[in-house]
Amino acid sequence: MEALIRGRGFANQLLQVVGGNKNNHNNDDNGEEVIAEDLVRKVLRSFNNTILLLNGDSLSGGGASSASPNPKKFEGNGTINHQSPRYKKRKTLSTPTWEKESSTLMDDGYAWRKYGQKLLINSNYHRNYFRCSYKFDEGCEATKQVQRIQEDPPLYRTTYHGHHTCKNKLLQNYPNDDEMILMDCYYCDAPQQDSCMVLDFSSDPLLISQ
DNA sequence: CCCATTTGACCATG
DNA sequence: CATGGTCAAATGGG
Repeated sequence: MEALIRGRGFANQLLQVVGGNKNNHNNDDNGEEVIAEDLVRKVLRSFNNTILLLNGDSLSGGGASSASPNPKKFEGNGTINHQSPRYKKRKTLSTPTWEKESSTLMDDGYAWRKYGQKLLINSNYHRNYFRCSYKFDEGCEATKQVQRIQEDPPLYRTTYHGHHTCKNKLLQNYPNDDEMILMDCYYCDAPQQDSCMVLDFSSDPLLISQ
């Protein structure tokens, strides 16, 4: 998995070298460069799809069977006492640190652990809740939510809350910060701290059409 | 056996 | 009270 992420980072760098910037004039001279750029984008897409599969896309998994015909009651042993309150208190959820939209679910380099999934009222898709894997080990309070918001052009919105205070192992494998920045969003040059809103994929060659 | 995900129940908030 | 967010037992994979 880490090798895949590394490969994607290299593909991103290659895309920049070949001509990932959009302000290229397509005169006939650089026809080969256009072909090379297209190939690099295909490689990049393969990386992203593979990483997406390995991550396990629960969004596309059992979405259709959301209506469970038999909502079985809690079938634990009957001797459970709920005397201890499950919630101490709840702090109001802070405003999102940042959010982005993308057509594929990309690994952001952090270790997340899913702790919930909710079908919202006016949405056809589930919202998935993640917390940092090192929440209890290192007290890292970072949180993110991932929700599909479109089907035909697949579009996901990822909302981050808080910031990581943990020492992430994947990040430690990338002492060069530039590589991580390229991994964060390959549609634009926005680093992770900035917001990257990609709204129009109609002309994007990376758009997955299956 | 260990750990992450699944999933309905539970809770806080407006 | 309705809704979104979180808990935790059950589940499943390695």
